[in-house]
Amino acid sequence: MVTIGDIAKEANVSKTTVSRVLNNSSLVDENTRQKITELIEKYNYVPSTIARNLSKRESSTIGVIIPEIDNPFFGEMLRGIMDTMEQVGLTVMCFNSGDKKEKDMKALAILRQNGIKGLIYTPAIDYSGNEEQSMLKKWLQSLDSPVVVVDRELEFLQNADGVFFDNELAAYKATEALIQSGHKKIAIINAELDRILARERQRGYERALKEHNIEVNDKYIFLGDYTENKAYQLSKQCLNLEEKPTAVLTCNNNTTMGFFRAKKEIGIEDSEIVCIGFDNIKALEFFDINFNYIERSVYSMGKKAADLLLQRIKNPDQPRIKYIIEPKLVIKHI
Amino acid sequence: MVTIGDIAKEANVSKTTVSRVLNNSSLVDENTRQKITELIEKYNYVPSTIARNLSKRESSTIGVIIPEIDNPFFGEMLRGIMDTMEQVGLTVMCFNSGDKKEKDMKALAILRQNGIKGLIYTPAIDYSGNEEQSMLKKWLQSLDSPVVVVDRELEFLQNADGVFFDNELAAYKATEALIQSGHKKIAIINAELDRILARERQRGYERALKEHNIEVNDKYIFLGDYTENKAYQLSKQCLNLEEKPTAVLTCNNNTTMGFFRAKKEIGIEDSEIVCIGFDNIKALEFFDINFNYIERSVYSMGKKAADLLLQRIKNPDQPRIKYIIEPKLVIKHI
DNA sequence: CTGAAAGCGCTTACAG
DNA sequence: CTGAAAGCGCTTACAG
Repeated sequence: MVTIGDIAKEANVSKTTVSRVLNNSSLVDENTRQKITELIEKYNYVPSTIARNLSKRESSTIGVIIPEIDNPFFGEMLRGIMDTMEQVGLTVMCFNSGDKKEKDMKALAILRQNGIKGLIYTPAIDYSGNEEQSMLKKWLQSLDSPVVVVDRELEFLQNADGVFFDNELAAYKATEALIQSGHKKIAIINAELDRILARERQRGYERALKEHNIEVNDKYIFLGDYTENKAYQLSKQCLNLEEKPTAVLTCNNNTTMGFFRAKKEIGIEDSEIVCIGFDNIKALEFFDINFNYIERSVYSMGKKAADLLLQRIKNPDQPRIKYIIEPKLVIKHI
Repeated sequence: MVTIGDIAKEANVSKTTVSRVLNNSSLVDENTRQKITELIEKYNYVPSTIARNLSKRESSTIGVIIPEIDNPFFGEMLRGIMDTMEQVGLTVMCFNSGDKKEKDMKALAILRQNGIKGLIYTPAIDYSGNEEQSMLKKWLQSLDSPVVVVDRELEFLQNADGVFFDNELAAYKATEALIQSGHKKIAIINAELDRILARERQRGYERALKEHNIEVNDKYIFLGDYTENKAYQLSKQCLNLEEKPTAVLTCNNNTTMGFFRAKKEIGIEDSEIVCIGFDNIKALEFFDINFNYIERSVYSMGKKAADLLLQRIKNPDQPRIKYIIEPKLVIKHI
């Protein structure tokens, strides 16, 4: 491996001078610059980012922790992040937590040791306990670099920038649309309400019902954990009710899948029940399937998160920014 | 930020000694170890991986370049990679090429500057030109670390380890299954044959036809580029043929989507035409849709690729390993 | 058991 | 315009 020293020696100059041409300093003689450039070409030399960063006390990598790398939702988000990071020459160190908080912590530890410039973070789901919360907080602080939280808000972390979705409004709009087209028995398959996400969605659902004088009926409320399996079980319960709902709100894409799985298994006709889901499931577009959804550009969420992080890095003292994405309803069969 | 020097000073020992306890060296007095450990705790000190790596002339990160981060296919692969890398304490620097070879090159350049320990690489699709090929080869070599190629073989790169899929066999089996259930007019929606992937799949398809004495009919062969859009256009042509095929082989998941889009748009009944696709599309499982697929565990492909890379790093001189994943047919409606 | 010194591959005042 | 020297935060012979 050829280093700056090798080039310097061969060119009969100091490392300082080579460093200058590497960094496009103007104060180097045109002839020596020429000579050095040629040698760099000749040996196909590139400076070590590691060494440079260490010397400059800088970092050129940002960390990303997401819960499900193989969920296209997060894939798109990641694409948004990568696209903007690439533009500014930053490199992405990526971790998949699998929704396990232990993995979150582990990733945080490694990221810290790598001295990242900043973090984009979608937390694992289970930070309900006080102890875990303060632990996470401690880890995040010890990172000593800015973090922007995406999609899943942490109520005990009110000092970080964030990009979130207007879950309350989304659930409200969806429920309202169902009501307006005549539905009264509307179920919701959500997650346990210790998560902000779930709470907000629940709130929107209930508010819409109340405002239209429809009783909020516990038997139509199903709280799982946003996994397909749990949603499948709950959906079976839901679809086996004496008095079946005529519509259902599925609160994330895994939940939607679980719902459809149950529906197929029980053998319920597609026309019998209307579904509105959080987030589109692309493959379903190409079929006449009774599926409506709440749309949001996850790609933009990723981009926005990256932008926020860059802003924060540039200007550490700016007031906290919380960016809220607006929902859009896509209604096809209702 | 607290460094090894700070700890050393506070403990009245040398950096060497601190380094020793950091690295669990046995030759340090129990008392001083105790003292140092306490200080490390107290200051919540962690050593800088960057500095350590520079000093040891090592690297703890591997690079990954994939073409479509938001395609669940690659998401799963990435999960496989990350899972095993995490176990061995390696960190993943990830790039999304968007199937653009310029981005491949750019990523390669950055990876090189970061002195990665190894690379797992699924090339962008368009390395057909000689010039591009030798350029890529040069870049890969200048990386000066092992690379394992995944899913898309590069014929001009026969010295790298790889994890591939038995595309020929998969297409053969699928076509054969169709023939055996009575189909004779079988279309294929593939990609241009300058790609190995496409060529292999084409070969399997044609071989099955020939072995069963069915004419290979050009009008049933459609070569696109594995994007949904192109596949959609080709599918329209296909489905508008005078003499429609009764079955079709769609050669990747995007292609399958394009096919179904066209089918819906033209208004062809689900029962009119049988489809076998490369790779499952999960959401379709939950509906009675006329879809069969060729299954492979992409997660395992990722894991396998990671394993190969680790092996190669440990033992640079072992003979080249090429691992071939076997296809499995999942037939539901045929 | 411990430490001084040199080194990893860079950059950056500082002096000339 | 150029370079010697010190430094970034670590590790590693080497000597004691």
